[in-house]
Amino acid sequence: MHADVETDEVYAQMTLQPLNPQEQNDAYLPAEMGIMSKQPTNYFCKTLTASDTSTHGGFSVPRRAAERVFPPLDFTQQPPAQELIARDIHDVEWKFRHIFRGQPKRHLLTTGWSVFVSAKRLVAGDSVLFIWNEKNQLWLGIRRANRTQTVMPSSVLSSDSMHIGLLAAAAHAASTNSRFTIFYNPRACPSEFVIPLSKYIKAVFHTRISVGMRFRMLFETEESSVRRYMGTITEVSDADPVRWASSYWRSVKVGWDESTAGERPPRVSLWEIEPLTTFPMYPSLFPLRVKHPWYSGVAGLQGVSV
Amino acid sequence: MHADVETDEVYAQMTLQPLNPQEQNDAYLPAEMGIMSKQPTNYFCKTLTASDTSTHGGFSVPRRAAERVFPPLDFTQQPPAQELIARDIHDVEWKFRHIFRGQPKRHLLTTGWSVFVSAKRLVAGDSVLFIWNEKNQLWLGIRRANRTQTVMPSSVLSSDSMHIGLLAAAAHAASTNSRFTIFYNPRACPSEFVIPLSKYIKAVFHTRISVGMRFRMLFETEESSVRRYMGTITEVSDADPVRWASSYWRSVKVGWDESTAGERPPRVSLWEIEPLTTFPMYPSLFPLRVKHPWYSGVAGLQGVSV
DNA sequence: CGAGTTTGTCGGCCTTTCCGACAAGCGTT
DNA sequence: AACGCTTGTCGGAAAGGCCGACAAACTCG
Repeated sequence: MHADVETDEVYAQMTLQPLNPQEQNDAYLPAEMGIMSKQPTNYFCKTLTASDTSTHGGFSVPRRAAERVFPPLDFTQQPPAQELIARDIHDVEWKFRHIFRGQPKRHLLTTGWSVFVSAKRLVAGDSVLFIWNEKNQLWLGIRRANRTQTVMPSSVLSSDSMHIGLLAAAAHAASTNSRFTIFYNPRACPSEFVIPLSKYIKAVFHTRISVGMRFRMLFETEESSVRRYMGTITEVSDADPVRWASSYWRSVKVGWDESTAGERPPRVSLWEIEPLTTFPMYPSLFPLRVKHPWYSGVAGLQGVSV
Repeated sequence: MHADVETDEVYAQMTLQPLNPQEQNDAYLPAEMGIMSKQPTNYFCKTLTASDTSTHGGFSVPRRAAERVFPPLDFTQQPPAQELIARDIHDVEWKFRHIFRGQPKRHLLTTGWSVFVSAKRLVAGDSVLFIWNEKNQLWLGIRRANRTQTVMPSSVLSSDSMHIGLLAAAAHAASTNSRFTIFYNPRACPSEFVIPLSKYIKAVFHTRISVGMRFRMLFETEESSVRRYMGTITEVSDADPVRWASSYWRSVKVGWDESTAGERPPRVSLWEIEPLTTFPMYPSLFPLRVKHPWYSGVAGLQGVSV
């Protein structure tokens, strides 16, 4: 993957290939499709343990991986340590203290690690990928584990896992066994392609949109918190009248209130916005009972790919 | 002050007015030149206490200031809290948890505050300024207290305090009784306009500059450390031959050595550079005795405005 | 299957940070 | 002077985070 991806080329090259359980347990990704005796020197991947993601400690770096991939430590220091700088897919810089200590000796990332874990909201089972790009910069990607289907409440999903899916793919290493097959171009549309069915239904049938309507929308900030931005709908049209003639999908163009709007997309998805209507959203015209037949009818599905 | 200051307009509008001791003790700056019954709603300033700067706790926000300036809290929450985002003069974003709690209730900035304090190296006695600009963004400035004259070694003065001096001035609020009267436009020239007289004299009379000469210059980095960059003088001319015909001020254009030069100005001040000359700077042609008549003659002045 | 290596988890300990208690300081009556 | 309101500082408690100890898990012969 070339760092200045601006076109759709990567989109066309993407291939997502499920791994079998044994492959999935292998922490090291094959450098080429199978044929490779030595481990590659330019990246490693590790699935995070409970200790790695706990606030109690740092990140335990697999020894061979650290020695292959990280810059060599100065062993005249006691203990040997250095600062690692890595950048994520958003070109945000992360700094880690890399130290070699303990009895027996082991490589650890300490200071800076917990900030990264909490910012990315990583949990045990997720993976991190350290990889050198052709510009000799250390990149840092994440891949979230298949979340157990316990609860995925109406929280904001992260698009990061998809971003890194792309990165790993370009490194000939992308793989996922998640239940949703995705097809994703983060530059073209940062919105999630996979949403809970209930959210979709609520948006399509309970949100009456029109030009001029005011709304709010949640955004993840870099710091993992969530912010609301307000805006006005400026245009509503069919996304693709030819191929999706009967689709409920509408192309919704909006204007953002604040001057920092450049960071936010000119189009949004219907299910992402929260209308700020002063009238009570047609309570009688659209009684709640319309909701339940739908839910029971498609109860087997828990998500819908749009 | 308009945030998109690119011209010299602000330079012309600036008026710095010393405050008497009583006014200085007043934490709130007058909004207009004296005539103003209500406090302005768009900014406040506070001198930091020992508790504010200790690692033990957060920042205690003066109640009236918080209620005037900060976005209103949602008092249905218990306790009421929100995230505040402010940007400093470098457009760096700082996030704070703003909470209203305790018995008696008070406004506090907790999470994020200590990071800010340590990043800016604030100590008790320094001031912070929260101010809304016309783009509806919250800005955050600092003004360092006059350090007790213990030691101000040959270190680089902080430009932050001057930046914020300008900001406050443009908000009709700048005031200082510091020993240097300043006259400052940070965009046109990020160099300090106020320098110790001795530094000025040394630069003008003891530094012989010429095109092609190599030099070093100190810069503050974001991380509070100081770095030396090297460069070459590419052009020397009178700053303004018409209005300052007899001035010793020279416009010195330079080229920087490293590829990160874009971050550094194309012009420098004579007194900021450190020539790398191999010959001993005309020691006999400009004997030191010329220095003392100057000093005694202007002994009442402790600084010089250029 | 046994010895050596690697690494996940833990207790100990110190620092950071959040919290309300308390009282000093200040303005108003 | 007394009162009420504001806010600076403190002790306590919880959380964060660095450390080596220990042992489970893994590797290799």
